Amino acid sequence: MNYKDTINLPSTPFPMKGNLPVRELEIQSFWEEIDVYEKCLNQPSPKGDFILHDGPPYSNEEIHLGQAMNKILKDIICKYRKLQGYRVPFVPGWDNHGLPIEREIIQQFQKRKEKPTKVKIRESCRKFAHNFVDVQKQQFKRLGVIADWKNSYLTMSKEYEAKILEIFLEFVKKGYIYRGLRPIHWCTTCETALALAEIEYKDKKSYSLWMKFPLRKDSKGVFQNLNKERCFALVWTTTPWTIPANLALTFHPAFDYVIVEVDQDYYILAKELLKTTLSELQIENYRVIKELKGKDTDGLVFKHPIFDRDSIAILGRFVTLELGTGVVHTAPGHGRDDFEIGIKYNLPILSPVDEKGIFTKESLQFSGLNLKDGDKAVIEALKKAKTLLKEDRITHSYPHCWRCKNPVVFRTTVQWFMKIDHDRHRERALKAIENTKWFPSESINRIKSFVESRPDWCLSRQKTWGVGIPAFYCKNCSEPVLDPHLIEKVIEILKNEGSDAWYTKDVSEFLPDDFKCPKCRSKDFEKEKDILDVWFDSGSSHLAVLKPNEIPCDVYIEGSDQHRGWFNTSLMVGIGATGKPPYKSVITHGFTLDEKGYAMHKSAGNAIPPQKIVDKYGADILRLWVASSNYFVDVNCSDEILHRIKDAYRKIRNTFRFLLGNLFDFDRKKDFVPYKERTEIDRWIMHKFTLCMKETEDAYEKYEFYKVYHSVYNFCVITLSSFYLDVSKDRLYTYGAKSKKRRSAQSSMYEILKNLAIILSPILSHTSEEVWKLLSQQEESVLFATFPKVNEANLDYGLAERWERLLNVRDGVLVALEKKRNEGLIGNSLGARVSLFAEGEDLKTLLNTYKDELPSIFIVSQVALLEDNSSLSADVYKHNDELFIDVQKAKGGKCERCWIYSETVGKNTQHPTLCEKCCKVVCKKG
RNA sequence: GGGCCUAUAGCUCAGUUGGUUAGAGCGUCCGGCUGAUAACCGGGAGGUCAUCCGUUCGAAUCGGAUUAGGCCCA
Repeated sequence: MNYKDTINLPSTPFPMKGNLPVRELEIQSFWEEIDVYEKCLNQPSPKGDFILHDGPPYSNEEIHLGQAMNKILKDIICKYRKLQGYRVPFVPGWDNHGLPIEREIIQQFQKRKEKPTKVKIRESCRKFAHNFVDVQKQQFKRLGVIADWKNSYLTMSKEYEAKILEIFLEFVKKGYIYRGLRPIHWCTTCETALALAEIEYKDKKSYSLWMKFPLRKDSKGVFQNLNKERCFALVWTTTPWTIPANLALTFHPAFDYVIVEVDQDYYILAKELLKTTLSELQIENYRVIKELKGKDTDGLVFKHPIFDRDSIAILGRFVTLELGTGVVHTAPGHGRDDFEIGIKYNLPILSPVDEKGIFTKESLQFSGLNLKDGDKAVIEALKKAKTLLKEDRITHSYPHCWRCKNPVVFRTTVQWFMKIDHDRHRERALKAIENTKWFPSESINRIKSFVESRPDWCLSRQKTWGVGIPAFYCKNCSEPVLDPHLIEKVIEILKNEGSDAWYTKDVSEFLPDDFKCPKCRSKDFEKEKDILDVWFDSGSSHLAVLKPNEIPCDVYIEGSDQHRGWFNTSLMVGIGATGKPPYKSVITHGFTLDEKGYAMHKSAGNAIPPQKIVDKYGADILRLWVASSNYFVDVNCSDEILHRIKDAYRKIRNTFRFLLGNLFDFDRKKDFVPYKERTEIDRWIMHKFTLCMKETEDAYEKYEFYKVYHSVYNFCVITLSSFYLDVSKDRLYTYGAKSKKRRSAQSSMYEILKNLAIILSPILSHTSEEVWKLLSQQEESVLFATFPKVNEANLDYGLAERWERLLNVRDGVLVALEKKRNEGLIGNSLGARVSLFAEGEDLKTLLNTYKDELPSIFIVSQVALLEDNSSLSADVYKHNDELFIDVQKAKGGKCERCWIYSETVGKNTQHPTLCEKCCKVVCKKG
């Protein structure tokens, strides 16, 4: 008789190899078929709604690993909340307008030597954006992200664009919007403003001028009693054309300065730059008269080196000791630092250069010159005024226009602003920040410090791909008109035709027939050319996408760069437009780094495209990687890490497979053994699993998915695979198929498998679904299941404590067995007989209590408990100073069926190769 | 240069209010099994807790500095 046929070996169609790249597609089309997203929404939701508002990625390239991680995290959160009984609408979106796409499109036109109109550019941008929305959508879907893909939002859609303007209108009505000055990079060749991203740094040959600014006033006696006529500040610059706009000289308050005497002239400059400066000026004979701190220069007034005008001494921390004299020529109209400090000191913002780079009337004698001629004229004027000490040339890194490659200049321009301190706006925003839950909690520092000190929001951009600012200018007197009634009309038109209408329609179509300039009564107008900052687009998303009752929503989750970005702009827009914050809690995740801890960049060549991971290993591997990482800080990804994750996945998958295999003949309706009737070990495993469930729920609640991963993974590896399942094999395989002890094990295994599948479904969605199908559950998808409730009745701490001690004994037995295995005494542990002698009474009692279970717990054939130590062998293994473990060969013959050695083998004449236990099983069957 | 953050075995993570010899799993090495089999089980080796200084009877843990890395500014 072939006894192998009489044992209950595991059997399952769930394959060991996942073949995820193929299988996942099948599961995803199943989800699509049943419209799993829609069905989820229609299920009972006892806990109400949970709203995660999706931060829109930019639609200009394939998704990168960080975006994949971001979307997977969102998906995990949504799926978890769904399992908990929430209704979870999740509307993904895309950010479409903006510079990168516009720049890409303009480059394409340039290559074809075409000069497109604005309308044409916008058309191409729109097409480009649409294309990448489609590409990214497919890529996100391939990750297994379940969302409202059919109704995703686009910031370039008509509805969204109209909403942006409605919010802008609200700001206008409430008095947030004003016209103000702002220094920007400007290309005089292209006659356009340049964003930071449009600037390329390269070497440029510039002038290098040393000048002296004569002293005019010295109220605090810095120069003491020196001859005032011969006192000067020593100043260096590389941009002569900015001299006409000079209004101040900046000293660093903390630096040391000196006054030196040279040929009876007295110069003030930074101490540290004294030697290099004087050697540059070829001055050998000098004498240091005095040392002072930069802050002591306050109150000095110098004379402009050309004009009869003051140039006052001010203090600024942007002064460096790298080049120059430590006394910085300051023209508030021609530099970012200069501007900021100019505002601080209430200086006029003088910017006497027009868009073509021609000096204006404000530059007095230089009026009408271009910058190149202006440079020369300024130098001549300096020479004439005898304030030029040296003229030279240097080559240095200088910003150039990305398009025409010419050097750019700094100009001060008039822009549209949102006033941050209007109507206690900043204060209210800060209060909202305090009331928001931040994960991790330290992340509040970043947004708080930013909002506390942020300047007014410059809302206008001199660009094309975006939402036009609905303002008008009087052609006669240049008066800007920002009228709520006019804006309303613009919105009306744009709602139907989209924001392109602003560009295609004539200005008259937006204005009432009799509209006159409020200032000069002229009837001639032109449209504003500037667009809104695209951060205003995305900052409006919660108002454009969510229903009013969904605001503030439950959670935002984005990368840590968004403190300054989307978290900030959304808050500014939300508080400004509605007074309500956009979110109740905000989670931030780190960036993806390579194996060395460096940031992943396409250009650095160390980026791992998520598509590659998905194609090679499957989305569940990528998802498991996301779940395994502590994403509150930066996360590493590399081939090795992915390999480890793949190994971990295999282990989990095989655990699932083994559980499924052993449930092949288990009908939960007929065969289920209630908890209280199960054997001890089957109750013990429920205790352990219940603890695991508690841990995972707690971790999910705190969005600490890596703790879910570790908890489940360790449960599978340590508790299940290497102990419980290993030990249970004999019972599962060799006991009567319908025996209560076997059904008892199966009942625990069934509960564990089912709930593990649910617990892991937010992470290993595809694999869980695959398991779910084989478990033939009522719900057609695991995503419709309910997160398992922790059943306190399944916790038995007394039992757990006893088994903890038994496991400890087991550890000792395993070491003792290994020693004997290495000596060649045994191979398989079933070949062993273990004799135990415990010194402590407690341990002795415990072992006696579990006498019958010990062989199966150790997976050996026999266990003897000794009353004294007289029969112990010389090389007995001592464990924990209280237990002697002796290993001998098992007695009796090996049962052909269960492989356990027993002295009962051979006693039965019908089945001479079987042990007593197996005889019973086989006879009952036969 | 400024703000915020990170640093524990090759990898992912533990390490409670400072308290013995810093833990787990994976990987690696060695071995077993061949009834989870491109699986499964066991055992061993692996760490100056980034570095330095300090507080303390005692520091991975508290404080300071430095280094490396990240994000955001300048």
